[in-house]
Amino acid sequence: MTIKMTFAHQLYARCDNCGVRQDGICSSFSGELLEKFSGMARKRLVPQGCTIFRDGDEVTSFASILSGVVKLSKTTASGEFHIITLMYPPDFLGYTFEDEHRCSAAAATDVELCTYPRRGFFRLLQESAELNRRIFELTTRELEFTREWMLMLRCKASYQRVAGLFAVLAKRSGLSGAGTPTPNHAQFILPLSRFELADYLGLTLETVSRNISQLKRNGLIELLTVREVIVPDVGRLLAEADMRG
Amino acid sequence: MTIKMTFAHQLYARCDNCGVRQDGICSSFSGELLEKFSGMARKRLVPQGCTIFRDGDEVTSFASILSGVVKLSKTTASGEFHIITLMYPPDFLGYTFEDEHRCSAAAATDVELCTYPRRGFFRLLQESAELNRRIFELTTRELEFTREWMLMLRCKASYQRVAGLFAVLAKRSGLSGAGTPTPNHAQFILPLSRFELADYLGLTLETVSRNISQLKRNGLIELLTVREVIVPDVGRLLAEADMRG
DNA sequence: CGAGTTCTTGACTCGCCTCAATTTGAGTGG
DNA sequence: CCACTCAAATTGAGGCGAGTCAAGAACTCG
Repeated sequence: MTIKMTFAHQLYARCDNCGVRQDGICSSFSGELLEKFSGMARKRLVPQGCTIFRDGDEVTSFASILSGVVKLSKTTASGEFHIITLMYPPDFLGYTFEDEHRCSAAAATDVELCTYPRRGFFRLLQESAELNRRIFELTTRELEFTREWMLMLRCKASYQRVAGLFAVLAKRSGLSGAGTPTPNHAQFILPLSRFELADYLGLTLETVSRNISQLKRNGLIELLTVREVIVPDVGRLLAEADMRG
Repeated sequence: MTIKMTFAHQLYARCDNCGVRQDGICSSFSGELLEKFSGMARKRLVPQGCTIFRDGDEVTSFASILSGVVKLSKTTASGEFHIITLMYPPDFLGYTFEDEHRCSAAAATDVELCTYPRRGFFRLLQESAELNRRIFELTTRELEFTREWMLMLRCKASYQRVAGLFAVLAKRSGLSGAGTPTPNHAQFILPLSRFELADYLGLTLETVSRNISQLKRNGLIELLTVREVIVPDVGRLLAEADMRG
């Protein structure tokens, strides 16, 4: 795997028509606080495949994801690279109490970030209890999600894992809104290759491929291309994976 | 599995000679804050096997673990009970933004808790940025740990998983101090049955048992009884599991 | 000491991994 | 536009490790 260097456009952030303004960490801000916040925030575009930060890098900034998908990964003791989790808007990127990042982040699709310099962010953190609460809440949610995923890896067979992952991806990539065939219809681009899917699921590339074919045969998914997926009924897919919504 | 009801002694907490005073959430407290804190804290003894709280219970209090081991568990969509994690002193128990607990907690050994009523704790949380920080830090650490565990479940074969778990348990249960055969020597009581070990590792009871026997044959562990373990060299055990310290 | 539970060990089966051969698709140059 | 190349994905054949089923041993408790 070739590692492309980060290429970033930097723009001033405009909070008023920001996509994550509803439920990002800044959702509760207003007045002076929002002013300060947007003053230090910078928009950054990261093309697909580019690294955002690496395990061990000094922490210089944090970021909210505005659009796109970010993959977090880590190198194990035995030297293998593994995906830890996928992050979607309005997730918060890179928070740590350490001076160095504890995992790597890369753009799985083209990504828009809203970045905040470390010092300024910490200063605001001291001023705003609400910001504290929000970021803590996101962390708690991430912990919940990781635990669920861990349970799934422990129990489920390969077919159910693949079905479960596709269902989760469908939901997070956004169910198609109104005016679609059925309310449970979804269509999305896979942010990961077969190899990465396999890694994330604790399976091999071949097993993943076989199970995708099986899902196709069972009419639970359709592939437009190898990366473009249609899920006619996300609920049915979840049921196939023995998962709750 | 029979569920025993909670049986609790309640005592006033004495912070001055508390075992987790060094690194618990209260570690930075002093003066008035410590006063307030210890005023609302109550010590509670929970015998082995007793439930501390259950998934779905209303959150009425939080707690620090003073001694013993607590197991957190969760019921999946398919109705199976699974262990999420083990918690040791000075871990913090039950924190959530919801009104209901999101998992169950039970005493894996006899447990001493330092409990705080929900309201009072939240009030203090608003007064003390440091308390906020500490509890957040513990949550972050828990997330890190869960991610590591997830990676391990994805990659390792059964033998390595068992070795890894024993190494972790040895470390957390405390390496024997000075005056022991070797600095890496550890001895501890397994807080889980074979069935629970298997669940936690995503294996079957039989596979766990076989691998424990194998570890014995390889001289990496000794069993005094089925639950009492001696690890002559924790480092060697970690190496066997391909894990870093 | 016996009854029940927990743990260990063995024999067999099955699902996932491994290795290998195609097939598909994207990018490039003639 | 098509032929070519290379990477990614699919499909197949076979082996092995962990699960399943079952019997026996060890520990717990009355």
